[in-house]
Amino acid sequence: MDLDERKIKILTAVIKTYLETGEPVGSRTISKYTDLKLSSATIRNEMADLEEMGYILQPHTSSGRIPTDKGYRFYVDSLMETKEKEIEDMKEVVLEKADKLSEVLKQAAKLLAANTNYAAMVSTPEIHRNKLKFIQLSRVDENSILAVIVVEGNIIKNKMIQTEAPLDDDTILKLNLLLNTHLNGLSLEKINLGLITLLKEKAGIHTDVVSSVIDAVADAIRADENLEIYTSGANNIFKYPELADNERASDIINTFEEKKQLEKMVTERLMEDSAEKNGIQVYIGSEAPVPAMKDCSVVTATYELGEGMRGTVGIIGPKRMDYEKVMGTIKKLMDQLDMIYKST
Amino acid sequence: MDLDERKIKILTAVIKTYLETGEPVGSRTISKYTDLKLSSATIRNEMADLEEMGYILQPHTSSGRIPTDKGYRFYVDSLMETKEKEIEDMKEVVLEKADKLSEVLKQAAKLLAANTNYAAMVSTPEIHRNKLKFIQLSRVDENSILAVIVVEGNIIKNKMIQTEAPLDDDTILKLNLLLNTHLNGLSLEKINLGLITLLKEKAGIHTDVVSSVIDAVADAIRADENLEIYTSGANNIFKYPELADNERASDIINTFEEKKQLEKMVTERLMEDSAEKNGIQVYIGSEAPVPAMKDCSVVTATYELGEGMRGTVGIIGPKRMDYEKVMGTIKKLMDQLDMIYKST
DNA sequence: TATTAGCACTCATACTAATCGAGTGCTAAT
DNA sequence: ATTAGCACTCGATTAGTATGAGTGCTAATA
Repeated sequence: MDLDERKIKILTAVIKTYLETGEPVGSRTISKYTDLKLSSATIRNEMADLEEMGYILQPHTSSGRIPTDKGYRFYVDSLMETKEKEIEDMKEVVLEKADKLSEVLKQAAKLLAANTNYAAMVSTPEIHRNKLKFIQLSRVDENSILAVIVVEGNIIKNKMIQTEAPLDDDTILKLNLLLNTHLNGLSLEKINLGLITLLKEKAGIHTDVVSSVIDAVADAIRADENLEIYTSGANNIFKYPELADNERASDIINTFEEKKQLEKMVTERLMEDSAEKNGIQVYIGSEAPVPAMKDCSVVTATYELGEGMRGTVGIIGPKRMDYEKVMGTIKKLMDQLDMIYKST
Repeated sequence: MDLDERKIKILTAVIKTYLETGEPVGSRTISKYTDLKLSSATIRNEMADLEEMGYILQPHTSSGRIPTDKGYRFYVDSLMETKEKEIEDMKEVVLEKADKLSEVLKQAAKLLAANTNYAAMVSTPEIHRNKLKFIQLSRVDENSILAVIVVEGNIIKNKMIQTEAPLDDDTILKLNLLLNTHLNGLSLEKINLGLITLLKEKAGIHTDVVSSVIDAVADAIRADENLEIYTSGANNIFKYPELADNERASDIINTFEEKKQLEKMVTERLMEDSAEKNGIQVYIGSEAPVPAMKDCSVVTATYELGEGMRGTVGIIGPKRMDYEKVMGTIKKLMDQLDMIYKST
């Protein structure tokens, strides 16, 4: 049995009406509201076939059909192929420029949630080609010096270092020079044990300071340590009865709050060859790497702020989410993020 | 009618059993499970009185009684007077020391939630006596310089400043000197318009840089800008049926995610003369300044990390939360936070 | 041969009525 | 002042009965 033209038409009709209503859809509905001039009986036969093929199912004998994950998958894939429709109703204001990136991203999450009525997440960008740009030590008070570390992409990291005895200005100057001449422009891989020992040697009695600084550098460059995920609209899930029962809701909320799980989605996403259409990826139900999302669909996309700074945005909603709208909205947001970046 | 000894005994008995069971409690239960040797009929009469006085109520005619907000309030207040009981079952490990304060606080929230089975929040400390300690400008690349600002309590703020033309080392040195000599040790109030104009004048052609720096300083010192609230265990509310219906849960979750509302609780808390017993404050139902919490109780406490750095921790749960345990747990956490601070 | 009308069947949902029982308020006895 | 006793209330549970949307199958039809 194959998926001929007519079956496809019926399948998409089933899915589309289900997306709208959230109720199982019956043969009569399809026969009435499609351009196919077929009686409900014929539709019924076709639907039986579609069920056998695994695209739709009946919640119970003698009810209408709802899409299976396979059905959704088919729908989404065919959606990807059609040229993108424009989404007009996204509020136009959108992202105000804020001087802190984190503010922009928080706002982006809020915006996505508000526009789609689903839950949204936005991860901070992961720095890829992260070379050390600049180190500076300065004395703040008697026994503490401040290390400021800047890596490519202007990510800044501060670390307070306590010293046994106060360091005089001259020593600090020397250490600054030492660190900068040896470390600037290096990526994490290049800073190996040999180099570290060399530095420590050269630092003489101040090896402890040097190793503290190097710790901080490692910290700054290691991307996963700095990964933050901003979320918004978690409570939107209550708008969808199929997610709003206690157990499911609790799981989802928990995942949202704990972030650790969300990170999985984000990082898995970044691993792939993101040669996907538009860089948009859809996980339906258990396709997602997070078990708590088994009754949801997750749409993610990777944004890029240049210089290899890539992060992820995502929408989490019920399987019967409005995929077209979500994809459109995400695409719009991407443009906005692009703009923000370029105007800096 | 006054609240005599016996009424008090009955009232606390009602409340205690209700806290345990979550079900309306009837006269027979009380007569059986208290040391009062009274028949259910007598208890009934007393309960009628207590209802009239507003301490308890019946969800419907001919059901047991549950405490009103006034009842809870009475219970909590009398609890405050009794000497604090030790809570033993708080897991002993508790806070590991982390080098970032934010990590410690996140952990604290998680711990509170895990130990109490309620939702928890922890705010970052607000700096009170916040004087400027140290400013440093350094060139990072051609057209950008980095301003690092340290205020008392070692709060660090970074700001990238774009310059029209590259600044040479000498100018940066001069600006550094200028800013430090004029601003160090000053609190926000002292940095007035006169001083700012003076600085700008002295900066000559580099007024724009100076004003950027001053903006950043203002940012760093203004406490509310830096206020963060970490939450944990929001999904715990699903464990209490009276909070777990869609509407309520949605509201609470939303409040938790949006943070803006939580800030209200936190800041209101800090305003008061915190001469409360143990610095612990209990909001029952609509006593809380946040409408979404009207079916919850909120227990907050202010912690202090020395040097006037004060933040708030809070527990949010159903009105019938185990107040004793919660207060004990919070107190234990306070001790931990204290320790952490002192061992730094 | 593909389509459709017709019909018996299924099953979630809604509604009704009956029953149960925990708990009350009140009265009269102790 | 306390208590035993009793009629009463009202949510919760259960069972029984419709309702109706929707199905699968068969036989008639184009």
